[in-house]
Amino acid sequence: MHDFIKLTKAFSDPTRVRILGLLLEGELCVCNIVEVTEFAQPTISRHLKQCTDAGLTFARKAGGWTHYRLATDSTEKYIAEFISLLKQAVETDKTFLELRSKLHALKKAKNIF
Amino acid sequence: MHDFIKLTKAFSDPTRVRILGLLLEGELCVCNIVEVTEFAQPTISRHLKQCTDAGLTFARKAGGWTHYRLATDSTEKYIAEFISLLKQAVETDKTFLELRSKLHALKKAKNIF
DNA sequence: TACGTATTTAGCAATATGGCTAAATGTAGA
DNA sequence: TCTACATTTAGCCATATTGCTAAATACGTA
Repeated sequence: MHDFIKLTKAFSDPTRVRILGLLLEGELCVCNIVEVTEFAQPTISRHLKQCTDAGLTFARKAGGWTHYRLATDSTEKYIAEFISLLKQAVETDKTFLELRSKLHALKKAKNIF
Repeated sequence: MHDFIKLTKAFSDPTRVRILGLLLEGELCVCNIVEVTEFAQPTISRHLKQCTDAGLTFARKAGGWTHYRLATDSTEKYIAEFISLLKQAVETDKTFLELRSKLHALKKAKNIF
């Protein structure tokens, strides 16, 4: 039950759902998410910590940067189902689609992904 | 997004998940859930309202009683998937299993289900 | 070592949540 | 109508959540 509640709580805030949606596009560093969403860095950091605690994301430190990726390959209970629901939820969210466009533009501009 | 968040919020509290789990056994009136869970009636009532607002339950008024049932036949987005997750979540929750036993005993004692 | 950049941790304020009791509402029956 | 019972609504309180800024931490480089 506790694991399930951690997941539903992780998904019970639109900002977090949108962050997770961006990670559907592949691994991102915190700074990318900050740039796209325009939330303060500590805010994003805390959301990502909660997602990681719930088993939804993995962090990879590389020098000063931390890269986060979705736990798409996780075999933990519920995770695959929730990621499938995530895809459906973001695809119809206008705010998310704008953020994703912004991310694509950023990727193109920086040319480093 | 809003509908999705309403669902994840509905599932983000263990008391509500357990109430929804009891409704997997079939339609129940508020007083049954109160008796089994030992929460105050207004507390249960409010949880059920939230579930109904999220499209997870339906209310049927019959005289003084209100019977709630899970929206197992709903074709609304996400609902079937969430009910499937609900089943998994409650099956391994000790507290829920105790409540369900209590419900079964109650049904047998009252002999009216 | 010292500095710059990225991230996390700590702590604050506004709001949301989940429990309760008391009061209001709705229905059935004397 | 009055009473009894089931439920909902309103309002209170303690705690959790989510945004922020400031401070602390971690890493690479001059």
